Amino acid sequence: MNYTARMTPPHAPACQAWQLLTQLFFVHRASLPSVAAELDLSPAQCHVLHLIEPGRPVPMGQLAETLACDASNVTGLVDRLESRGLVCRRPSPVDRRVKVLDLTPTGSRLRTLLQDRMTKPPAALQRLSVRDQRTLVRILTRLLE
Amino acid sequence: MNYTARMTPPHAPACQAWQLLTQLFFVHRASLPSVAAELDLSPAQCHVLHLIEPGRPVPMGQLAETLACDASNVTGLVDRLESRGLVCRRPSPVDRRVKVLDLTPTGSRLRTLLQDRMTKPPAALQRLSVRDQRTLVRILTRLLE
DNA sequence: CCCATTGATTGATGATGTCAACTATATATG
DNA sequence: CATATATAGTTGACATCATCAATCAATGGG
Repeated sequence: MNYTARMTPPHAPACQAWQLLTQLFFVHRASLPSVAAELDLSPAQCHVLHLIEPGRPVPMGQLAETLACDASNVTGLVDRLESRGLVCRRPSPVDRRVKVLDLTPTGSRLRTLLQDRMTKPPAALQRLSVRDQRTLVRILTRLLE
Repeated sequence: MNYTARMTPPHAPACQAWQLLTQLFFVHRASLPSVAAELDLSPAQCHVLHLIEPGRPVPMGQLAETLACDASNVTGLVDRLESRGLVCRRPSPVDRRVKVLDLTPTGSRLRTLLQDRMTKPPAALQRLSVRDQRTLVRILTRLLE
């Protein structure tokens, strides 16, 4: 075995951990459509709603970047959300080319509902010991910061 | 404060942990399209490929259930994957109504590539101590079993 | 003042996803 | 056995998601 210091050994715990997270990701991905449907949203719309915090307007371009999708796609997504009265476009005072998005009161309420549904922990998680739950929180916090 | 035994206190570590996992989920979700594009796949096709282990044929109906989508959607997805020679439909010997899916050698190779890309841990994960990585593996394993 | 760049939109096109209707097979019931 | 009911997959119609190329307006540097 000839690993250099910069190579990650194939079975390093980091790889294994990420593999498990990927597993979890696919499970979560499959559950999003039904959660979304209950709120009359599509998965993509949920993602947009998730990314706009009420009172913190987001430029459309930034949204496209975060979603890693084409700007024209954002136009369509926002068109539909706006026609349902969930978000509103406002011209940026700083740069008249950009439009910033904010949630309407209705959109804000729907976002809260969405967050509630999505952050309700699944049974498997609640079966873990509280000690393990706390440890998980600690590690994930460090991972996301 | 009036919690009954069946209610989860809003700040229970389980909730917090799931909230963090949801955060991670959205990040991961946004990165899937680019990973997929490199392999000339769509996110949905990645999900299908992920769910078919080589040599373990899966009935189409079961796939629809796991993906939590309509059966007709699976028809379309498999049509395109089959036309690219990645999967094959075979009639089930047990029940002539069902068709089982298996990966072709090409599909199997592509799946391996996909797994490799997706399980390459991000930098943030590798910055964790090995001790934390191991702990994460232990907890996630228990979570997924 | 030109001109290259940037932010958003439009139109064309293909993929994803749902629903209702249909075909073929399987199974239950009289 | 015969009929009825249920199930697995496909098809066609339709809305949404997503990309690309082209366009328009605003910005900012020579």
